[in-house]
Amino acid sequence: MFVTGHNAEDEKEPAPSAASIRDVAKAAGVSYQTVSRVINHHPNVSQKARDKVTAAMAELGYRPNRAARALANGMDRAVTVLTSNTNLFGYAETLGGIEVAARAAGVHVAIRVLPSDSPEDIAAAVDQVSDPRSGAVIVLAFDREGSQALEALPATVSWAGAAESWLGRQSSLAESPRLTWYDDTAAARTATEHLLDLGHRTVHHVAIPSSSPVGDRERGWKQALEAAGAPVPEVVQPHGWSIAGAYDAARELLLDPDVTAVLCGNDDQALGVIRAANDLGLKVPEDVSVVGFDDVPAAPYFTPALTTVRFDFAALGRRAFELLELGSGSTEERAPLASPALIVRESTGPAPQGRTAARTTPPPQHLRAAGAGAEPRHKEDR
Amino acid sequence: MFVTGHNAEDEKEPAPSAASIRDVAKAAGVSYQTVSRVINHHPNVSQKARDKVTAAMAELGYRPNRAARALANGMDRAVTVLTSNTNLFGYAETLGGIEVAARAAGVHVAIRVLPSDSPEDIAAAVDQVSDPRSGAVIVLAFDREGSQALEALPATVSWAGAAESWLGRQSSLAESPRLTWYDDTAAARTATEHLLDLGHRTVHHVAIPSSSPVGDRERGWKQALEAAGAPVPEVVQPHGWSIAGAYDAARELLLDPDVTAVLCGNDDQALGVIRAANDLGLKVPEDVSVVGFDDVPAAPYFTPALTTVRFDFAALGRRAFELLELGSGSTEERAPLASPALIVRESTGPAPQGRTAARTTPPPQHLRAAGAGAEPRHKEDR
DNA sequence: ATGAAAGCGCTAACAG
DNA sequence: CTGTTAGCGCTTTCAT
Repeated sequence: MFVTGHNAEDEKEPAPSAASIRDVAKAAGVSYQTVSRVINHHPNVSQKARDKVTAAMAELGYRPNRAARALANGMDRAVTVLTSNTNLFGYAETLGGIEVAARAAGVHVAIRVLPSDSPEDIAAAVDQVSDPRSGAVIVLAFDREGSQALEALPATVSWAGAAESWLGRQSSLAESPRLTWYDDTAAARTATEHLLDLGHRTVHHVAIPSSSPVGDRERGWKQALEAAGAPVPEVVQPHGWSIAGAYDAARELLLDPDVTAVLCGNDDQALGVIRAANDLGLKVPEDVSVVGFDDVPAAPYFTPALTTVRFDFAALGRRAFELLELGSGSTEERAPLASPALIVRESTGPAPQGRTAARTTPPPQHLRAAGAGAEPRHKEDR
Repeated sequence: MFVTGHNAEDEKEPAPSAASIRDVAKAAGVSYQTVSRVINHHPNVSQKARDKVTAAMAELGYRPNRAARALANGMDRAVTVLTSNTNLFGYAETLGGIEVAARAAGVHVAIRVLPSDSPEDIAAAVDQVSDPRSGAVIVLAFDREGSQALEALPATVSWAGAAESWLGRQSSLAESPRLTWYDDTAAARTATEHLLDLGHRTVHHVAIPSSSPVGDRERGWKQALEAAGAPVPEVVQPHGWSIAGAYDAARELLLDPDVTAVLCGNDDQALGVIRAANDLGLKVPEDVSVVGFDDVPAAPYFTPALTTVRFDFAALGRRAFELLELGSGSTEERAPLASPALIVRESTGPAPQGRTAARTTPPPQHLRAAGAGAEPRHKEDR
């Protein structure tokens, strides 16, 4: 189990300097082009030659030089993921899915983050990945950064994207089957209907950032409300993804006794809303029902356990990779993505007869002063 | 805001096929070596030539070919991050820190995940990144997968690592200043002392996976207990990182009325323990105090808000990158890493006089059947 | 200060 | 089936 000391024997030689295709050829007693053929699985190589080459490669510890290969091919077998974020659940999970698929296909994966949606930052990132010779790119277009990068990508690079559904439906993009997405609108509709079915007069909505002025989840929520003839309250739009934003907004929102059901843009926000309810002396779900999106691993362990919509982001990532068609040529059958599923747990319940009035006590100490523990480390706003 | 349609004009030309150094040279009226010199910031170029070249590059949209460069240099300016995980907070955050530092230094970042700690998987991953020509590697050695990969890395590759502290203190590795870590042992000691100071007779420990048989956090916990003359209970070691594991283990553990304080290996586990306490009719912190590690963004919004130890993983990632010394040559001053800090919130309190007895009601429906919502999507065990 | 020439390791036409 | 001959785009001597 303990580290032994980094193969000190390796350091004796004057520098073995990596065996090349010619070294292998010499050792195998063939020309180096034959070695190349073996490496590239060309059909026209005798079994005997192939065996000799394989043996020589193993003996010399031959390792193809990616750079030389990319240079000669005019193309590297690599994909770089363009994303504004590496931490948020959906992003990290999608990245993980891409990596799994790429690894299986023998494709290298790189990552480039979009630090902001400023034109300069977008341009710099797009410029960096715009060289078709250095591989394909997958952009995570769940937000403004991503969709703007997508927009700015030159037509010369091979790309694919995981996006919000509105983007996928854009005519200009819909023509090329390079975008995957989940139907956020339908998912939000389902979640809203669940709340309405529970007898809530209407549902309020706390939104996450979106790549468009009106997010898909917001759209679905509104559709469900209108279909049911329920009033459509104003959307609560905290700045950014931070839980603090949702918490603060909810402390305002929940003062209104008419608010008995809140659909949140994601599970993090839902947590903030639940906590805000607690701090105002409101019980979830007795006084107010809360729904999230994503189904993060922690959701079943919240108090109360969160009712939420599950998305399989890893599958989304895998699909995005498939769209690149970097596979071994064969157009494999693509299993359809499973639809998002509403997972009903404890945070939603029947509409209260008369909702408890909110206690307007101040937030707990640890959430009060900025920097006193309210996630000062994290970039919260954009 | 809406996508306009992928620069259709770009597609008119028969294929501009990327300007090369020679095209630039021709346009600028110089030899192509001069262009190379400009690109590489060589001193011996007249200002006039430099200007012409710069202009030509801009006009032609010149973009250096990374592969050609890597081939000629025998080395790519890239770093690949070797990690078992992309989702867990500490990992994702460290990755983010590395990306930031690498981007600032103009270094590409790739990622390779270690799907398991099986010898084959470790070997395959190490083999993939072992070519010094394709850049440096940073391994996230917070667990067995990572530390084993570190161990298997050939001495020929340029590497650095973010690790647990025991690894950093290994003599064989300590000689080379390529490892960063936080003092997990001291942090755990502090957290345990906090609990002891609150009057708890002893502290129980639920552990996360570690890269060594005895994790650093476990070690620190034990040290604090022994220093205080408190009994050292058996460590609870659920399999893997899953919250479910911690939850299940805690439902067992908390049956014992002597358990009044639990130090958890990370915040996720702490959430599971809190939920288990709830489900057993125990109040946190009145009946049992709970401490986590990491300070995830959600921690302040748990109910109760979590007392935990904050680590700046992004800084750890940045530091790991610095250790590669890929910077512009100058050995910049390295700011010391801030020490982990205990953040006291609501989940810890004075030891109870007599602890409530646990109600042995069954777990809530949504946590009962596997696949019924208890994070069936995620690889929980290893 | 600048140009000419060689070669990094590999693939891809070509010949045989 | 296998070997020969050219480059891919760039950096690095070496001249000038």
